[in-house]
Amino acid sequence: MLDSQPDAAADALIRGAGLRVTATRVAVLDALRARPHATADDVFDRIVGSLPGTSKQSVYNALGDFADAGLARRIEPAGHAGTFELRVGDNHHHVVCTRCGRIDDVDCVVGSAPCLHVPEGSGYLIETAEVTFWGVCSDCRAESEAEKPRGSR
Amino acid sequence: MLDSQPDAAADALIRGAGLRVTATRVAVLDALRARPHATADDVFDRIVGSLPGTSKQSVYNALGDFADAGLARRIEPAGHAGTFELRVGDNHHHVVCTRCGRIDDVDCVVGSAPCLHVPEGSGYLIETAEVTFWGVCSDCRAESEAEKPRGSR
DNA sequence: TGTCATTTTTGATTCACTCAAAACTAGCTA
DNA sequence: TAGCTAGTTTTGAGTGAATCAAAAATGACA
Repeated sequence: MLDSQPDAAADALIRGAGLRVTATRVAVLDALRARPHATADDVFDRIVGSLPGTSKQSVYNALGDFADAGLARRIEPAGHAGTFELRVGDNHHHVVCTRCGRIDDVDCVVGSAPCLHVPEGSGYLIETAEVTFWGVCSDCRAESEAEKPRGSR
Repeated sequence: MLDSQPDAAADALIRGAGLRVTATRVAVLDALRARPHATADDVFDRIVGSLPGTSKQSVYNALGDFADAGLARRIEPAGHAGTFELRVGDNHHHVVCTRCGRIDDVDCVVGSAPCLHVPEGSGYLIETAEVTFWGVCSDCRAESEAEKPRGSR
């Protein structure tokens, strides 16, 4: 945990993406590893402690650069801030909790490309398909159970 | 087309949803019929002409009320402003043009609930599934063809 | 070690939207 | 048909998320 051990893995990842290795970027990458679905704010909050003086703008920059470089993916569930994840390159989708906003991954159920073929004649040349599930996570379910413990409904 | 003909259909729809019938709401409903995927701004722009003095806030109110009443649905493709449509109650999805932002409906391909079952053990109680396709619409394709007419690949 | 393009910082600005109080009005009731 | 009142609209301020741009700092190469 000494800062003389500069996290070779992060280093290689960033450099491999064609980006310069900077303290901000390494920290942002770490934050994304610690929290696989994080907003710019989440990342910033996690970083300021260890890297005082970092600006939110830098976090936006780093996240944007990662996304451009294909190192991270940006998703944006309706009503939520843009959220970043490091898991890229595979076809997976997301579940969003309608109560607490928590996001989790959902592996693609039906092979690599599920029922996601657009009917012919749409005129569109489809590039990607995105599936978002909305529901209530187990924590929030447990919580609402606890609130009405009467055998009610 | 006389304004003494107050659009009985819109009237009934709004009233039927338990909302008071007002000029703003009728106009907003009309705008949504004319443009099946419209943002608050789109609606406002279309309305101000015939209903000067209308505020954008009123449009937000009307659209929000429609959505709450189940008269309209709000969708929000990543990077786009909230968009409203009157087509509700059926399971359909959307294609968004990555060039011009145009949105079109996509009928649900595989019956009423496609491959949209989340793997067991996710812990989530799923309420809805949302599919968004991203691609290039025919207009934008035609346009980019026109730009590089050389048989250039 | 110096150089220079890439990054970060700082600060202003935008956009989509929400909040809240005051003014207005649809539609029920007497 | 006038009056009442809850539901709407208006006005204006305020928010969060994100972008833009210019100046200062720094990584990585020669």
